[in-house]
Amino acid sequence: MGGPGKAKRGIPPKSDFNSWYPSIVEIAELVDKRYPIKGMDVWMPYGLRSMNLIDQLARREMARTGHDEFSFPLLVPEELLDKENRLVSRLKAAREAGIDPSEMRDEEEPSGFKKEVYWVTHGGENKLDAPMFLRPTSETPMYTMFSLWVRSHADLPLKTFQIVNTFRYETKQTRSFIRVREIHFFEAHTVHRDKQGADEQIEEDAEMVRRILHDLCLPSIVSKRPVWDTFPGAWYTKAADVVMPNGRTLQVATYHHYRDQWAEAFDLSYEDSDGSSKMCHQTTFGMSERLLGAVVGMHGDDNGLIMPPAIAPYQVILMPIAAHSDDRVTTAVEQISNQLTSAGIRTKIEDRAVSPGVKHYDWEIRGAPIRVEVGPRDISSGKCVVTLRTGGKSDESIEGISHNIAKLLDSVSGTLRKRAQKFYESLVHPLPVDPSDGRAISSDEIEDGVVYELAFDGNDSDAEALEHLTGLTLLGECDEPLTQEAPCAISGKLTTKRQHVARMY
RNA sequence: GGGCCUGUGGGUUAGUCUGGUCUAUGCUUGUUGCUUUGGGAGCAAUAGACCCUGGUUCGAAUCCAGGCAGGCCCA
Repeated sequence: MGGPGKAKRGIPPKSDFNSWYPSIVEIAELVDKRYPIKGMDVWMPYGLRSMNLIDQLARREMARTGHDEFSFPLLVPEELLDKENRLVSRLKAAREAGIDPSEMRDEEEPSGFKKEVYWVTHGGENKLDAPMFLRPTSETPMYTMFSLWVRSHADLPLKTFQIVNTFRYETKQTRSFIRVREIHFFEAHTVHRDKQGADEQIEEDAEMVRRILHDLCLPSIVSKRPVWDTFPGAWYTKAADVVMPNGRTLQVATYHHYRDQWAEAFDLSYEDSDGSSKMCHQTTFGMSERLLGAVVGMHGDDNGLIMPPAIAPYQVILMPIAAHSDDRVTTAVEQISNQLTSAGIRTKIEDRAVSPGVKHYDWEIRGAPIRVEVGPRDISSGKCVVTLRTGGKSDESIEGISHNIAKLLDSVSGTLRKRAQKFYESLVHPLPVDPSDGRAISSDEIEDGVVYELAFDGNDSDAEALEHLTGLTLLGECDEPLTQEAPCAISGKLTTKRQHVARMY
């Protein structure tokens, strides 16, 4: 029953993104959301495989750039949070007052961190004298140890990372992968002799983000966050944002330059070659399962997910056809599977006792890039039927198939990149401005579901005016400047600073 | 932070307003058997639910209160 246009398993159309997204993550068996804690989903095997492959991309980059993997404890004693809070409020106060942090005195200003963490207050039935919390991120535990490990310039640079779960007590609405309470977190932390070392690290981080997003076939906006949106304690923060189909931006990677601001709070100093004691400079680089959320949102369609080959749990689904009526089918399928597997292609033989149509639909929903049918007719002709998830079907010769499949996987990646780029361009528009002076005009022209690009070179109050006018949030100064000067949308002064305003997740 | 809404088998849904053959409906899914395999096959049998606690009542899925869980909107 029903033609190819029929709704599959109740998947809403992707044009209704706010319904499509939560449905597809469950229907495609990435997660099961029925676990009775908000924001804590069960990772299903298919979703987890995909996430593990994303982690492998991160590990590949870490290995390439000489970072070592660690694993730090989940619990942090309260006193360390106090240390961090003092630092954060001191920097915050300094920023607000516009004066140098070293001239600030410590104050009892709670910075709100405590509200966002889960607390461990009891051991068995005993109330703990020293309460502990679940890490929301690992600066505090890591830097505590770094200060023990780093003694001389020979210990530097120290380049570390870990992939662990972190916890945040979210009160806002949660969404699978996008806003969760138990976060699958990648964090790299580095320690350097001086600012230059940290500067270079930031460049390296940027390059790693580019490479990973290329593998995931995701275009992004990389920008320097405005001061008020900078990570607590950081000198500055840069972030990569992916634009989701509903026009909201999703921050998928961040890297922070700390300069030596954290080093003071954690007594992170070293003895330099000239015998003097110096403060370390630090950076961090973070990513999470939001990468998977971005992949789901960007590439999926009305029929389900489309997995980029780099992170597809199964790049090829091999479907035996009519195996019961012809013994040669099973043998041929196994041979093809071995051939593909030894060529490094992730292959799954789909031999469930269901009709071929069901198999096609199921793997379409889960977004396997390539499906291969092998039946008696193919074996006789030495060919098989290859279907691409991005569209198109062809006969390929079984002989030397792995070479052709590898090429087809590349073409799927290429198609996804092209589509994603087009999609991105359709979602990012120039901000409507008055043609006479280039300044932003009234908010009547602001459309829902659009990211606006503009020239902006203003101070905090200009930014506030801009956000108020548009009802959107400023992402920050984009890494790619405008090719020619344009008047700032608020202040009117000429600038090449390219910025974006959007609704952010 | 403020406001609104909703909880019925694994999923979805009827019933709730107006309490009473509700012994809770349909679809889907699961299981078993027969059958079937180049884009969602068919037949038969079978399994499975009123979020929790308390209250009102002769009687509660239905009304009330609280809890828990989930969703939505606004700052």
